[in-house]
This record gives sequence, C-alpha cells and structure tokens, in this order.
Amino acid sequence: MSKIDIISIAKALNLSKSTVSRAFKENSDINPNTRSRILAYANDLNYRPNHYASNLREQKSKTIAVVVPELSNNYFTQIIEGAEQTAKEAGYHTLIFATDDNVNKEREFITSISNGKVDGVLMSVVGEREDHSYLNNIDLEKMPIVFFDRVYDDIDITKILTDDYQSSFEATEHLIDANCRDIAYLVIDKEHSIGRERYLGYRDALQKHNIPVREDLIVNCSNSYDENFETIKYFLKNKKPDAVFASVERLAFSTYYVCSDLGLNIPKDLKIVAFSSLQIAALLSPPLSTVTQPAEQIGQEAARILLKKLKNEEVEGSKQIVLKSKLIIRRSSQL
Amino acid sequence: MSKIDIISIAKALNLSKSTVSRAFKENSDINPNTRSRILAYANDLNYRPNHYASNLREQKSKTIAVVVPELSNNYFTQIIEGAEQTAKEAGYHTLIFATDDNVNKEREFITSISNGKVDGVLMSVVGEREDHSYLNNIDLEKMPIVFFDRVYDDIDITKILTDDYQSSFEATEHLIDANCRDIAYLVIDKEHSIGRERYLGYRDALQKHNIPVREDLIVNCSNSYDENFETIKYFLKNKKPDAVFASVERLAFSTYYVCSDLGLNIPKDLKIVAFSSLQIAALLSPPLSTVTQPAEQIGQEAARILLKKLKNEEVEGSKQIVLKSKLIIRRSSQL
DNA sequence: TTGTAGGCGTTATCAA
DNA sequence: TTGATAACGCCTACAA
Repeated sequence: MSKIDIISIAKALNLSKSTVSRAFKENSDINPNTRSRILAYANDLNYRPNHYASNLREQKSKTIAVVVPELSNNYFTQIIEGAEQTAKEAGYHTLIFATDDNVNKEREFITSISNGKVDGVLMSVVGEREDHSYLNNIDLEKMPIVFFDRVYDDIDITKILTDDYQSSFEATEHLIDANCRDIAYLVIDKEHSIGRERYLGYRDALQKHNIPVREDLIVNCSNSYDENFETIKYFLKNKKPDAVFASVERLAFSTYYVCSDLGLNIPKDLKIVAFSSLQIAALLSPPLSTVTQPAEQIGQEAARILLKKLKNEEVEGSKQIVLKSKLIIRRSSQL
Repeated sequence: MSKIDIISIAKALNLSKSTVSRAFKENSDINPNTRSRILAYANDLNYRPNHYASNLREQKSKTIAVVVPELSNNYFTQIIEGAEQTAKEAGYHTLIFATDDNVNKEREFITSISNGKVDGVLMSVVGEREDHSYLNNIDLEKMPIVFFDRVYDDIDITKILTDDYQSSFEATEHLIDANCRDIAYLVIDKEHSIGRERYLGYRDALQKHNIPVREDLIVNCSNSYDENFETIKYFLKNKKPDAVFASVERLAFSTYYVCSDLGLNIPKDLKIVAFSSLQIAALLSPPLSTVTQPAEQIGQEAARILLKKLKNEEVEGSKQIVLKSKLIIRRSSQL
C-alpha cells in the first residue's frame, strides 16, 4: 500500500493539491463535480487527511482531555461517558488521564499537553492542599480548562459543581429525623473542596437541631482500602455512633464490610447515607441511601461549556455552575 | 505571552534550532552544558515541544486508542484503567472511544483515526454479526489493532481473551452440584464471540451430567434495561427455572430486580451465577456468585502486546492470549 | 559538538 | 473555480 496523500490524489486526478484539500472542507469554493470526483476517488483509496499535518497547520487538534483522580470509580466513569458523548457529537476526540491522586502526575500531564496536544481540558483535581501553582504557568487562553467536582477554589476557572452543601444538609437532617444523634462524618479531606462543602452542610444541619458537633465523630480516611477498613472498624467499636454519613462512596462500602465484620446490623445498629453514584445501590444489603450526583450530566455540562469556550462563544452566566444532587432514601437509613 | 518555539529559544540562546531540538531528545550528540542551559531556559518559559509538529515529522503520535462498546460498565472501565496505566508508563497517551454498540460508530471512528491520529488501537468490538469488513481497508501495519474480550473471529489479529468456555463450564457444574436441573442461560447473542463460548461451556456441562439442553431455557436479551426486565420476568414466571446463569453482568442485575418484583427468594427459589467484575458483589443482597474476569490485567496485557508491536518487537507466542477467570461462589448460588 | 537546509502533509493567501 | 507557494514547528541527514 503505497503512501497516499493529497499530492498523489491530485496527480491521479490531474488537479492541484489545493483543490484536493478543498474537497475535504465544508464550505470552500470548489466545483461540486470536482469535489465529488475527488471524494469518490479518495474513498476508494480509503484516504483520510493526516491529523498531524492538519493540526499543525490549523493549530488545533479537535481533541479534549478529561483528567480524573481515578478511573475505578463509577462516578468519574459516568462523567467521562457524558463528556465523551458530548465531545463526540461535536466532532471532538477524548483523551483520558488518571492522576492516581498524585499532583505530580497531574502537573506533568497538564504541562505535557499544554503545547497543542489538546484544545481544552476537563479536570477534577487531586487536592487543594497540594501545590498546584503550576496552573499559573499554563496559558488558559490557548488551552482552556474547566473544573468539575473537585476543584481548586483559588484558581479562577469555570467550575461545574453540585449542591454539596445543600444535599449534605438534607442527608444529615434525614438521619436526625431517623432519631440519630451521634452521626459520624467520614471524609478524605475535610478542609478542602467537596470534603469541606459537605462537612459544612453536615455541621449546619446538626447545629440547626441543636446537636453538638463533635470533633471525635469526624473520621479522616485515606485512599487506601485496607487503612480505611481499620480506621472505621476502630472508630465504630470505640465511638459507637448511631449513624454514618459518608462523603465518598467507597467509605460507605468499607463501612458495610466493617459492619458485617463486627456483626452490626444496618440500619438497626447503624444507619448509613453516602454520596454515591452506584447504579445498583438498591441491590445492596441493605439498599443504600444515597446522595446521588448527576454524574453524566456533569460530564455533558462540563464538555458543553468547554466546547463553547473553544468556539470563542461567550459562556453564559456565572463561572460556577451548580447542578442538583438527589437524596434517595433506601433501607440503610430507615427507622 | 508571545509564541515560543525552538526558533525563539535558539535566538535567545544564540544557538541554532537544531541544537535546541536536540536538547529534548534522549540520546543525541549535544554538549551536556548546552543541553542543561537550553532545558533550564525552556523550563522557565514553560515550553514543551509541539506534539503535532513532532508527530508529523516522526510519523507517530505516542497515543493509543481504546475502543469499547460502552463506558458505563465496570468491566470495561477496569480494562481501560489497566491499559491507560500501562500506556502511561511507556509514555503513551490514551484516547477513549465508546461505540455505543453501534458498528457504524465503530467503523467511523477507526477509519477516522487510521491516518496517524493514533499509533495503535485496543478494541472490544460491537458484534460479529455486524458487517465489519471495513477492517480490511485498514492498514494494520501502520496502525496495529489488538482485540480483547469481544472479538471478530474471522479477522486475523492478536486477541486477548479469557477462558470463557472453561469458566462457564465450571459455573454451570457448580449450579448442578447445588442440585439445580433447570438452569437458564441469559445471553445477548449466543451465536458469536463471548456469548457463544460461554454457551458452549454451559451446554457441555449440562451434557456431561446428562441434563438435556433445553432451547426454552436460553433467554435472548438485549441492551435495553427495560426490555430485559420484561423478558426475564416473563421467562421466570413461565418457565420457573431453578437457576440462572447470566453471561453478562447486567442480566444478573435485572434478574435480581425481577426476583424482588416477583417475591422470589435468591438462592432458595432461584440460584444465580453471573459473569461480573463488580468489586462489591459481596455486598449485594444476597452476595452474588460471579465468574470474574481479570479486567485490569486484560487491559494491561492488551496494552503490553500493542506496545510491543509498536516497537516492532516480535510478539511472543500465539495470536491468542487467554487469561484465567475466577469462579467466586457466594450466597446467591448456594444450597 | 553545532549549524544548515529540506521536508513531514496540510491549509491559506494570493494570483490567474 | 483552480493553481502555485508559503507557512505550521519540528527532526535529521549532512556538512562544518
């Protein structure tokens, strides 16, 4: 299969390469007959324009990147799905990158793609307490970024969020209504981003009902499954809370395992509500009450905004878009 | 921020652009001092070589594509995770594409990237009964493809598979051991690829134990959740099988929902085993017995093979690599 | 070790 | 409507 490009096509058809090139562009001055001749011939040869040549010439790649802390998480996957779908419809390809919760990988990736590899980026960041000053060196005009879910508050970039405060407040209030008073809050990082917002909702709900906010009921977890299991086990044995509000899905799963280990009955001995996008939460034993974020929609919305920026359209409204989560009450939190 | 490229750097440092270019290559004849001068300066400016220029020049993109039927499926996500990880380690980026079980999208995507967009492809295909002759027009020397899981048997391409026949055989035998005789087989397409292999294992296990293989216990499902729910409900009510072997995870979930709807007790009234990569299968009610494929490993292995091909290294062994699945028995299939 | 120069495959400008 | 030509930014003979 000899190399085939616009030049060889031009030769074969007795045209110039400019004409051939024009045949592949939507609105260009070209005789419809010439165009169809070219397209027919090119099609026979299965020719496609070379991406790299076009990208180099046009200074754009028709590709966006989606950066997430981890891939093995339904929530992020659904977001990617939404983003990929929206991007696809607009003719964009999607590059995926998992930072593995490591800010160095995040920086390295963003920097490495910052010279034209992608036209724009959707990102859920590693963590605000990390040094993320590298972002100041990125030319955001050239490669716009849109944050979603986990964001750097101090960076002035459009953010797609969910109403974490409000839904945490409601979830906590729901547990209070279920007669819980010693409600634990399981979190990875209560000082920043989502961990913080969700904490505030939890705290304010307690305060509204005159329940003291006890530091010893805030459980700081990690990203290690084994560690969390031990942490939570130790905690449940010692503090004997009557409810657990998990700010992140996987902490709820760990809690389920610990309860099974300790012989605790959910919801009799311990009620649970968790942020979770698990589609089969209803099939768990017992069915898990969840605050479910509109994951796919987050992905779509983030992609939509990014694509607008790429088209240099004004992005409507504020730099912060807040989508609503849903509190779905199932047996794990019922009386 | 004015444009910055090797030329501007060269000027600033009183060097030629070739020297600057060399500074970014691993093994090139360049004075270490010159190199570090250049790198330091470039780093200050946050310069990265332009991907598209290098790619065009070098005719490679350091990017692979992963093509899957759907993204909202733990199994594929884990595979992607494995592939992305392996690719990342080798300095490759990962492009994701979901075909939405539509062979036209599959063809369109593969064709569109076939001229240099990516160096190679990992793909789990839409379905063998679809017309996939487009692959004959792809230059597999230029852009190698590795299949995984769902493959086109008639295309001569390296395939990463799991021991579907064997594990289906075992799963079925396990149900027989649990005193089941009317074992249903839930499948999307029993004629092809994985659906077929799994069917054969199921069939042969029955035959080995002198249990007749009944066509009316083979349930053909679709990709629509609602349809499957009705199909399975109708089936369970009419045929009253004592066990279900689901060749695909989501069919097991549907079965769970149907049982709950019909008031059937699992495993008392109906035992279930399913192909599933759900990490929290143990938390379901009841815990689901699974045939679990080594998803992440599939992704890693597929990427590893592809990367070898890209380096023009000989790929060892056969064109078919078979990984082992694990039968994990939980309560859903116990006496 | 460094510099010169040509070309990777396109697209855009300008002229015909 | 079509053709000639000059970029896009980089890499690599080859020469110095």
